[in-house]
Amino acid sequence: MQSIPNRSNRSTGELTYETLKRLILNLELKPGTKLSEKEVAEKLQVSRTPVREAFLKLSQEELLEIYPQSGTFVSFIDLEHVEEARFVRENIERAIVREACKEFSEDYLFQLETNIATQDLSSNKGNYSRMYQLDDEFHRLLFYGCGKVRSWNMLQQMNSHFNRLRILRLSSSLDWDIIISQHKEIFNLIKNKESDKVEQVIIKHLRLAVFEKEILIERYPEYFNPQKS
Amino acid sequence: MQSIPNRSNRSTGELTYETLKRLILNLELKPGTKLSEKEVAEKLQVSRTPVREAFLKLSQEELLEIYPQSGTFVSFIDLEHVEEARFVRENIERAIVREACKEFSEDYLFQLETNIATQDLSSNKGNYSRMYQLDDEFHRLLFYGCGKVRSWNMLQQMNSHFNRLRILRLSSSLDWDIIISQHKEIFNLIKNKESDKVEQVIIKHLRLAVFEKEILIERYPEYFNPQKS
DNA sequence: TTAATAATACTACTATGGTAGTTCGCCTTA
DNA sequence: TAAGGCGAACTACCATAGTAGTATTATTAA
Repeated sequence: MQSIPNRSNRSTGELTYETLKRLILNLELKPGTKLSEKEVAEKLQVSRTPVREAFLKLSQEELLEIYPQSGTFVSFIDLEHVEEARFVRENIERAIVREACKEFSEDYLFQLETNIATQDLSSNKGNYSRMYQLDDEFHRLLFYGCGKVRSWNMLQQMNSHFNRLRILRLSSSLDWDIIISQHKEIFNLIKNKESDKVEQVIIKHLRLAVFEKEILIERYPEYFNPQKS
Repeated sequence: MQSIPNRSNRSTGELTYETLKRLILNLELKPGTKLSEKEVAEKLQVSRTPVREAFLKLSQEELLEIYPQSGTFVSFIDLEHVEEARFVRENIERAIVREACKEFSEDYLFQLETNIATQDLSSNKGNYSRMYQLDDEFHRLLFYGCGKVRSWNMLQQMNSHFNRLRILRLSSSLDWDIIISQHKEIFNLIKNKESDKVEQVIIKHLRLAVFEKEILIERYPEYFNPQKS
């Protein structure tokens, strides 16, 4: 963990929050790891107050579990949590793409097109980390184009466990081509305002992500919540 | 504002959060009101740290707006915010009732029935504040019965602005009978597993709430965000 | 050797002092 | 009279000391 020099306009509290969140989502801080305010504060060269703020925020997102007067731990990936997030996301995003068929500005349509083009390039280069970002970006643009900024942010909070699963998939060789072709399909259907079809495609698209779930559990059992299968 | 004696198992921070949230949602702290850590801490007889924690949490829910080094204010009711919350809620809850038609335990079905019976009683007595609670409870049971606890909690966060609108409606004389009869309809449709019908009814039900919006804006303009209509 | 108990180290939680940034009002000056 | 600059008061933000609760280890007795 590196110390974080505060040269930006952000507050120290926000910076420590972002730093920790990044470490957890990237699985650099593994599920089950014990953290303490004091220790983190020393490593990051800040006081305990902003660390505590970050801890609280992360525990609200269920990325940390705080046991008062006892300890704070990085939460395990909870598959029920993941499934519920997928459920919510599917039902919001199918409505989003329907809205997009009704009204979607030229500007955002252009941004989508640019995004897809960049995906093609990154995929060819095998830059998977970049693909991860671009995939996120694609879906974010769908929400923003419909003026649903808050909905996207809310989903991001629910998706924190799911995103750790996605990172695990990165290490496997994954067929990005299918994903990209679906993105192209979604783009074209929105452009042609075919609501019913695009709804079907987005559902298929979102369900793709949880396919390889079982493989990942077998390969990395220590990351998962030891309860049901 | 009353001081809060901490006899419960909750932490002081959580208590001040709950206290402030209640005051804001009940509109006892009116939109635009300036709050300061120091002042609130003195009134509630706690230190500034838990107050600060509460402020941060409330600002994440957009019930407070914090301007660093300047001041903290109770946010105005934002109608775009309300509309987006309704959008999300409609699309989640229609899926919830569909799930409920597939599987819903006898226990929760009984709780729903009890809830409705209590609604009848409270309505006859004209106890509107209780009706507000029972209405919330009814919908919460739908989510819990489907094992979607997190989804409900997430919606509660988004609904904070919408809930203030609902409180305003309470002061008007409102036709609870329609609401209760719809609740009964939803209950019966779930019992008989009629997915398509129940989906239609829940959508109608949720749209009811924003009907009288314009009337409320005219009557209480000082509570609303002064932008578009 | 084992079980119960006391001591100790460690934790998050709360309180409070200090700091840097913002706002607003008063005074000066044109 | 009006506008600009200075200063005091106030703010949220950060650092740190103290507190109460938990877990672990050491000690003692059976």
